[in-house]
Amino acid sequence: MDTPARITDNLAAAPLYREVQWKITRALAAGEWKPGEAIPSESQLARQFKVSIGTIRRAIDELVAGRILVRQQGRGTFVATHTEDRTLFYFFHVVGKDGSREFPVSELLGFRKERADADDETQFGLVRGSRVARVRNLLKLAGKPVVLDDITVPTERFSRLDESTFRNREGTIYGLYQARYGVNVVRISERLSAAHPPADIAAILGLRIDQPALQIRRVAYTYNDTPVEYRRSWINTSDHEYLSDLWKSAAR
Amino acid sequence: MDTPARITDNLAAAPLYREVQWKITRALAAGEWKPGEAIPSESQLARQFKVSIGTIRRAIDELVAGRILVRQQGRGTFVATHTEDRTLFYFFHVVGKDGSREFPVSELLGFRKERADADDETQFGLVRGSRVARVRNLLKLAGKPVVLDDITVPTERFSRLDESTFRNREGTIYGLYQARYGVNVVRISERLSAAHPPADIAAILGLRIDQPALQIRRVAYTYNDTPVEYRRSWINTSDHEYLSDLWKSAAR
DNA sequence: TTCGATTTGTTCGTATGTATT
DNA sequence: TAATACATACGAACAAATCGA
Repeated sequence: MDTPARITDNLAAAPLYREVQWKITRALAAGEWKPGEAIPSESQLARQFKVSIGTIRRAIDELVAGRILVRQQGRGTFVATHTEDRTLFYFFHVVGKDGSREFPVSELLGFRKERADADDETQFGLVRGSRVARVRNLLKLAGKPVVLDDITVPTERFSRLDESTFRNREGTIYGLYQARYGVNVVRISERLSAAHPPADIAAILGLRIDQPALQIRRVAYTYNDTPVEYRRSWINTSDHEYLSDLWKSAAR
Repeated sequence: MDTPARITDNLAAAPLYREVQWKITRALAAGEWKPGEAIPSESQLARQFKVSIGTIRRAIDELVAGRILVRQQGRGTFVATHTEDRTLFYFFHVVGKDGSREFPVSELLGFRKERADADDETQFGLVRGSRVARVRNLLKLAGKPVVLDDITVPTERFSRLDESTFRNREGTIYGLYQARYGVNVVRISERLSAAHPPADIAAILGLRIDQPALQIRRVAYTYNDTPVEYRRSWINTSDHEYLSDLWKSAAR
């Protein structure tokens, strides 16, 4: 086992539709088709890749399920964007205790560039000393502060990222990444715990020092499971909750 | 618009594969095919429903994606069970802060039957005064108490549910529901918040009274989104976290 | 408004490959 | 080995939505 022949076997063993899927994903990662744009039609892709249209559809199916692409009958297939309302709540899980879903209002509280420290290394696996940008962002719901995000992004992917870009953006942060830097967040992984936040954060969220908050460590990924953003959030759960719904879709 | 004809249209407009999917789900809910058993082969179903085998596969696809059915090449398609290790972590989201996944050890702390109270009504929509069973269950990881579950189930679905059945079960609670009462949990919805647990619970979890815990309200559903269990959990997040991963599957 | 071209959605059928028993 | 079952791939035909002439 573990002979070169075997490795070749494994690669060759992948079904055709997965090869096609891989090619499409690679084109997306390369920015060949940009968010909001239509990718070539199924029949065009079929000709281009020299496979049947059914194989193309099979390849696209999973990308649609993963919310990377969006199909529209009669129009085409489009690269998903973060500007649509319905995709927003795929990454934003805070709801009112009465079940209400509300659009958060964002407020930039801080921005600076520095070097990755030991904490970044242990928590997120960043290389110590590499350049990062730190963003502190507050989300308000119904006028009240509910979520405080401390965001860390490696600057190599986000060239010339600065405070005014962040402050003057329209739409969500992931929408900014997407429109301005071509970085498309397609998946997140979050780890939640209960803790007492630092005093400054408690003050921002309007929490007494004896009140706990929900702490979240998030890693956001783009295509091919490449991490692009690290985030530590504190949520005031006096009037709100974190919704983990597995899962809304499909008929069951 | 909005004529009766239009309504009929909408019902008739459902594609064939969705009708088939609905029939399969109905058969599952009726207990026609039981967890662990194989459902009829695709060719048999195709003959039975008088549709092509491709339509059958399309119908089953979504049920497999929803973890209601499991396909095995060369063997058949089976009704998912809660006895398999890999399905366990689909409903159990507590992991070590070092990322370790561990099998919890269960300990029954309390069992009683009573009437649904006002809290059940507001939190879960149960009819006040209906019969319910209350179960208090502790989960230990690495020998230490980490999760305390207060479980409420309406007894109508679980006839002759008693303490010894619960205590002497093998495997998970959902495995018990499935094997003994024919109730197959296929989906859960959870709402998380940070709070100070009641003193008795803090004591069980080994928390000082000034230490917060993660509170979870869970509703578990069987086929057709029918709720079957209500649960309030407290998690000691000193050494563990709640993992929300959207999501592992698919190539991306 | 109508019509036709384009694109995705549904359904069918066939052939072949691969895993299991 | 043979039979069975799911997996992959191809193609055809028609339906439904969209868009512009």
